[in-house]
Amino acid sequence: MERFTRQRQAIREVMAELDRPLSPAEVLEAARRKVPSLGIATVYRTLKGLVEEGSAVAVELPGQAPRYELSGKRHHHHFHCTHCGKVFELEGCPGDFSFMLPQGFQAERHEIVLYGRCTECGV
Amino acid sequence: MERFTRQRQAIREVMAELDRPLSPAEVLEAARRKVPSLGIATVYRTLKGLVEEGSAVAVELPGQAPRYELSGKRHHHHFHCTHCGKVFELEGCPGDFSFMLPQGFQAERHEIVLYGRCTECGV
DNA sequence: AGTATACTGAGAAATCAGTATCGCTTGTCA
DNA sequence: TGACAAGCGATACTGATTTCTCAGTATACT
Repeated sequence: MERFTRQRQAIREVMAELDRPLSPAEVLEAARRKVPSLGIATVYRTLKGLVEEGSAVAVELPGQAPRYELSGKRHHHHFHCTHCGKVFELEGCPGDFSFMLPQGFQAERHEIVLYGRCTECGV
Repeated sequence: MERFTRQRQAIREVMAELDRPLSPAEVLEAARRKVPSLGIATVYRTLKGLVEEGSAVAVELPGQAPRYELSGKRHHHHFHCTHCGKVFELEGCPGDFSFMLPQGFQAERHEIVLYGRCTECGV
């Protein structure tokens, strides 16, 4: 991640503009509108580099390959639209799950995923 | 899933006895104590059959291959021990996440995963 | 007990996300 | 501007998981 290339710029822009966790394939599709020749290998390379330098984080959802979002956001969770497949960020968090823990278990972190219809796919 | 075989019995027993979501590899290891010749293909075939007939359900956690647990339990969530890697069932649920939904989004279901140390791995 | 056939185990093959390779391109810096 | 190396795109490869294949085995039914 030393040089400033059209490809990397396009990928960063796409992630900032769409502002939701994107799969490598989604990044490829969106960034190709800016750099049509873009290859999937460059997307993977760049995402990996962004994560290594701390600019992006991987978002893992059950049964799904990792998606990526820009880092620096505060604690949040995700919504997975069961119709269009897009993942969105959610604000807020119930916060305390310790009442669910059996004796002797210690929780360090948690993940919440809501599933349903996003605005565009609403019935 | 028509015949009653030692292999299938062993797999069902293991799932009932351990009573937590098990990966195919975990099922294989545990069931081989009952039927040492058991092969991984039979584990996959049997798990698939159990899911199809409704006796088991797949449990998907972020970044993990599916695990399987017997069905018929009431609404619950899971705890993933970051030390030993085992997954446990948790009772209870905060229930209402609608306050997290943006305008126009509709939630149908949710998943919660807690990460930390289980009793055996506690510090 | 005899028989049809569902089931099994081992290994090959399929799947698929992600990575490595390599010749060509392009950003950076003197 | 020239040169060097980082970066690119295409594609072959990898590794992990799951499914398929097939010859031999075991179950269920008569």
